[in-house]
Amino acid sequence: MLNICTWNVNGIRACHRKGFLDWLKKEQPDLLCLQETKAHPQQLAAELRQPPGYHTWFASAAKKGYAGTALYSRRSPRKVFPGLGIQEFDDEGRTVVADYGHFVIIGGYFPNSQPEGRRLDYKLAYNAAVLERCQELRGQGREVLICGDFNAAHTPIDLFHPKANEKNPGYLPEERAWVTHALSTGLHDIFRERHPGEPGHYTWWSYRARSRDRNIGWRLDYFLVTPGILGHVAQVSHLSGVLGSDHCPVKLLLDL
DNA sequence: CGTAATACG
Repeated sequence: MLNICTWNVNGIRACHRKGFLDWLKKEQPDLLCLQETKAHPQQLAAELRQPPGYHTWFASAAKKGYAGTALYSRRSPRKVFPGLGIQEFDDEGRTVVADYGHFVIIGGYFPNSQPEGRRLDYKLAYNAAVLERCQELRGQGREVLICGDFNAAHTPIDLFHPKANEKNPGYLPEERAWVTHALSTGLHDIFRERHPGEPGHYTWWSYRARSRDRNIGWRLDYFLVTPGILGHVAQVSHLSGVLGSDHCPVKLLLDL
């Protein structure tokens, strides 16, 4: 069984202080895709930069304290690509791609579209680039997992206040439509497929107004998988993570 | 409200 987790840690150093390594030791994911590490590897304590039993790779933003993704892996991938090979996205450390032979995993920190849709074009270009890489790989006969913080809730049941957020970043029609488009290429939103029609399953809660206590949240973190992976999905779940973080980890168990 | 450097989510 393969345990694959994705988690927006909102600052890996802050997450470290809240018990990241205890979580890692308890959960023992085989593969862990992290988003919003907000640090360069040189800024991390050795125990965090490379915990016992793990290989680690970092894709960092040029801007200090901003964005950043990482892959923590107990297994040795065939190859790791710290980026998409597209400068405007790799400069923000948004992607880690790793080839594990029977599948390729793409861990992405999809851009926030910003108020007034200021960065919507950038976001849609990133989304398209991820999907294009996925299609390339599928064209080569590969199975693909796309995971990470999509910064988008797909449908009304994926956030507590759909009506009030129709003009807000993360729930714009264009952002929602892209998820629909991704699914139309044959990718499967495996968490939703296992909880059809069920509201209240969120992965992010605002720090404001004790939103998490009241479960006023959004489902922003996903696993999309190609059809050949579907039959191997044993379980998909939202974990609790560490106390005091705004995103929870999403866990996928694959019988591979 | 929180992270990590004064912007971003």
